[in-house]
Amino acid sequence: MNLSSRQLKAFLTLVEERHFTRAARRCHLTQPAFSALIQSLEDALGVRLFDRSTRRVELTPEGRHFRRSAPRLLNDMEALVGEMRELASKRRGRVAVAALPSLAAGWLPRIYAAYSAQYPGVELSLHDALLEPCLQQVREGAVDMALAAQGRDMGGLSAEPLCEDLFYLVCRRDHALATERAVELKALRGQRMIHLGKGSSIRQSLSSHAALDAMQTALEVDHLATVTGLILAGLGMSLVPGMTLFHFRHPDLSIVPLAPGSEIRRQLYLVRRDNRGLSQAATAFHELLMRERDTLAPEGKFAIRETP
Amino acid sequence: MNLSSRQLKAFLTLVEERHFTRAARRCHLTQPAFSALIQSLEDALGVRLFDRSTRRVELTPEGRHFRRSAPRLLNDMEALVGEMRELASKRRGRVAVAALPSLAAGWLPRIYAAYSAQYPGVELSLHDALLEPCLQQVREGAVDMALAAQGRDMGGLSAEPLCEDLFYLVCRRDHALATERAVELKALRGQRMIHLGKGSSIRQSLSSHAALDAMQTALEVDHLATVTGLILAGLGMSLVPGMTLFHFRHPDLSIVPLAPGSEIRRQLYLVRRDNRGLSQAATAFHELLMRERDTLAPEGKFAIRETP
DNA sequence: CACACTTACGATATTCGTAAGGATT
DNA sequence: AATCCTTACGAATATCGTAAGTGTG
Repeated sequence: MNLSSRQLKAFLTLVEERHFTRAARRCHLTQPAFSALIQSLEDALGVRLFDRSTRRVELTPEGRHFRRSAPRLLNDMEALVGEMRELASKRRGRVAVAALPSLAAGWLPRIYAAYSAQYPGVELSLHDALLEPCLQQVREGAVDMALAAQGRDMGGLSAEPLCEDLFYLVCRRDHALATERAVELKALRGQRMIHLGKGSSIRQSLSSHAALDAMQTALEVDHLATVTGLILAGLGMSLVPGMTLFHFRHPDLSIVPLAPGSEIRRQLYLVRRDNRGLSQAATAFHELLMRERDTLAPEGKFAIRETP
Repeated sequence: MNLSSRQLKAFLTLVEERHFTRAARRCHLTQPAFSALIQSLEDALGVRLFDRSTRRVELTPEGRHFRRSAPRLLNDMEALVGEMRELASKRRGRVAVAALPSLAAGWLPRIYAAYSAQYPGVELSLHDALLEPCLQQVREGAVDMALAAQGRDMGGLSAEPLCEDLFYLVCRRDHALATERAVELKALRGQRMIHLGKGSSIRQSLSSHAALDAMQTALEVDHLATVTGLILAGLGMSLVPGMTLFHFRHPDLSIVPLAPGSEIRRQLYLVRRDNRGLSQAATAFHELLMRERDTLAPEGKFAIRETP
């Protein structure tokens, strides 16, 4: 047994036309070929659907019964094919991304804007979250990919390098270091540092640096915006990734690069589930991401440019 | 664009098995042929539905979307084909017949019983009505056929002879004619006759007989059962078709044939709409009817046998 | 006799199965 | 090395279009 959309369409065309030759034309077939198509349908169903003499073409009682269901069925088929084609052409679809707050706020919005312009029908969603929740969402399949650092357990995940993010010193303009062109890490000895809490991936990147031990951790907070306020209040200084610098553009703050040889960097990745394909829409997003990744914090310049 | 039930079935089988070779077996195909079938579906939709490596076969995101709709679609298709096949095999269907009251009460029930035994799934309906309503229902398509006499206007209808129905004299046992082997029409001169009303086809058959003018129409009623009562009450006698004789089987009534040369007969027909095919179920009914038509009142014997 | 559906038939396109190829574990 | 999907290719099948046949008004 087999039933095809062509047969249904031929049937319904013939019902409308009540005329094989005309219906055949509408189906882009010669009349005998069309005749055979109708016959194949009748054979498949085991019933004659049309009573035809050379002068009249009419539905049989069984044909009338078939006609009650056929239009809905054909419509369902065509709707489904249409939907799939829309997915294929990325005229519709859904891409869900998780990203660290720094990326979510700084670089990603530009990517989202570019993607939306090209594929206006695709639904985008963005989950800004700390490192582990980001990775967890990838594992659960709640998002197609995450833009994050590496986590403790990367089992079942694959990470594709996205960019390196250099750390900068942020201090108050009236601080002694504020006017330096670049600072050595050892110059930070004994300085009062303001850091993010342990859940933060920024803090995790810093933790691996031995040089940090020499500094004094004055305060631990959870949000970068708070860090700004604390520095301005004269409570200390902070080391933050280039990507977050737009938080610190303030007349009373200075941003000072770390001297060559003293760089601290964190590696950011695009994290996906192992062995799991992306949807068409997500693939296009991924490609855009990779194409644009050079615009992402080459020496933090992008981040600075971002807030003109 | 084309989409077939085979493709859908193959898709769903592969979703279940997650294994081309096994799925192919279940579809009675070799594995490469099955592979090609899946590819033809993917081509039709314009999207890859499965991510396949040699070790794993998994749905793509688009495949998962397709899978949400595919089962219902396939089910609808198979249900429709199944329904049509049931109609074809007469395991289901509907036959609607209109018949004159005499046929509806006497002969048809036996036919209905035989048909029901053979096609228990087919719904039967019987409309007993006078001649014109019978024909009207055929015209309207409310019934597949009617068992009736010819009407005044038979336009758009085709009548197939069913049987001849001889008229009999019914009188009270104590009447002078009651003991005759057969009566001449002229013997009825001046007798008080009880007839059916003008809507009745029996009356219409009689009306065409000149001999009737010589008789005295004592009473006109609408139901044969009433005729019985009137005759028993000694109010007259009646001429009725053989097919209705079962109404008159009564110890105090006599049924007397009309003498050769004096016969009155009415012709009964199977009436259908012109140029309109019958459903499979109705065709089977029609065939049964024609096969059994010889059991219908050959000289009225059936009607008499009917009430043993 | 003209129109319209079916049948006949050769050509083309699809689909099938067998066998070989290539990738993954 | 074993498994399993894909590709290759000749054969069987289906489908198409042209042309002839048939029936109806």
